[in-house]
Amino acid sequence: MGEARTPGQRAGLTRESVLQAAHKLLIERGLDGLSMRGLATRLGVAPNAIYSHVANKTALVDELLDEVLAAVVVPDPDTTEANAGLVRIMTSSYTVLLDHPDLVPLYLARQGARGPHAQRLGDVMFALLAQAGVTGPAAHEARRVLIVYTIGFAALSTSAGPEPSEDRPLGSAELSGNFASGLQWLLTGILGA
Amino acid sequence: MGEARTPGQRAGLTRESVLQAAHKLLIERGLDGLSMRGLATRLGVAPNAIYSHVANKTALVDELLDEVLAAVVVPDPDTTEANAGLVRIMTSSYTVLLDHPDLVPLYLARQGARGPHAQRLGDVMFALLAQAGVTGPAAHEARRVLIVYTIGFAALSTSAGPEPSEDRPLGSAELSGNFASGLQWLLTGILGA
DNA sequence: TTGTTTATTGTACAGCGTTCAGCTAAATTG
DNA sequence: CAATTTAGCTGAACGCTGTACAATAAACAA
Repeated sequence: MGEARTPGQRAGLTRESVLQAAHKLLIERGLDGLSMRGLATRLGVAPNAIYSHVANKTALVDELLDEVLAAVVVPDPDTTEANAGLVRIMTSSYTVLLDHPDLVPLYLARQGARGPHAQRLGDVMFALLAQAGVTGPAAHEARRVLIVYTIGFAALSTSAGPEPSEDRPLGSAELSGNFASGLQWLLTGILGA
Repeated sequence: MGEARTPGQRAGLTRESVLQAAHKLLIERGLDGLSMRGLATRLGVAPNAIYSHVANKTALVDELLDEVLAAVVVPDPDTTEANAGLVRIMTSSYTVLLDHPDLVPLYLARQGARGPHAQRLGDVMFALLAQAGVTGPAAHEARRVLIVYTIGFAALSTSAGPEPSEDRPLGSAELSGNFASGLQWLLTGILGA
């Protein structure tokens, strides 16, 4: 650990290494544990060094949010039937979101990430809807509803629910079932019975 | 303004006056503008004086969240038909949430507030569902879905949507329509066609 | 009146995100 | 290859945050 750097010497950071370290830190310490200073320490670097690779903390988190969405499994809209495809994509999104509980409130606060991966998901959803004959404003409406529902449900699932003692802690299997039910109701309404 | 207080002298704060000032500050300055120090300044008091009336900032915000829900109009479950009643209560909730955009992400992060007003809403929803024959686990499931959908949609509505340039900024009337559509789909699924 | 509880202040701590100036290694240019 | 520019990094600092601790004075109880 005797690697004391003096001004001018480089640490070899990349945008990628910064994002990756931030991702790990987020998983280990949660959102509250993700500070620029903590990240800098983790990287063995002065706090402000990060600003050479990322504009600010907000931008960093934004990219993190989009990066997580890379794990969502996206069906091919040409070979998949609309209802089934949408169930798959939303369920996969839901699962991925559950893997990152601390991020979920952020998705909602920023309303769903804006990066390339989010774009990809949106495009596929759009294609699936079009395949089922849902286009134009109705498609936008439907997509919005599905996204909100999915993120929202993930938010509700990522901690003790609002009922403190009313019934048992409510296992994750049960929540997944709830999610699937509501999702199917929505899809039935969107695609027509 | 020459009212300099020395240690021991009282400012006459109450829990209510603190909460009320916090509420006003929140409306005027948004969530970022609501700091313990700013609130103290507003109250003409040292920052730590607030801690005599509220445990900490988290507790303060929690009570604020619940207080806002007091404005939700709740129909009488005995004289209101289930579908109509649920539409009314969810729409009113949605409207109230839209009046407090900065709070909405917090509702999601904390998953819907836990205070007495939230309890009241939950009870009425439960009664309406029961009236339509939805009871037991199905009722919990339905209520959860409706709450998530409503808060989630409010989150989506309280700022520029995820589509940057794709179409026009999407007016609030349009969003309300979207909300109503999705809500009706959910209710149809919940209550049966 | 005396004693106890409680609201308030002053002070302080540890942490945060971020900016600025300086240094120097690396990249670019001639 | 040498000169010059660019860019990654450090050190220091600013202003902000929530909150704990000890001292003080007002309110209340006996």
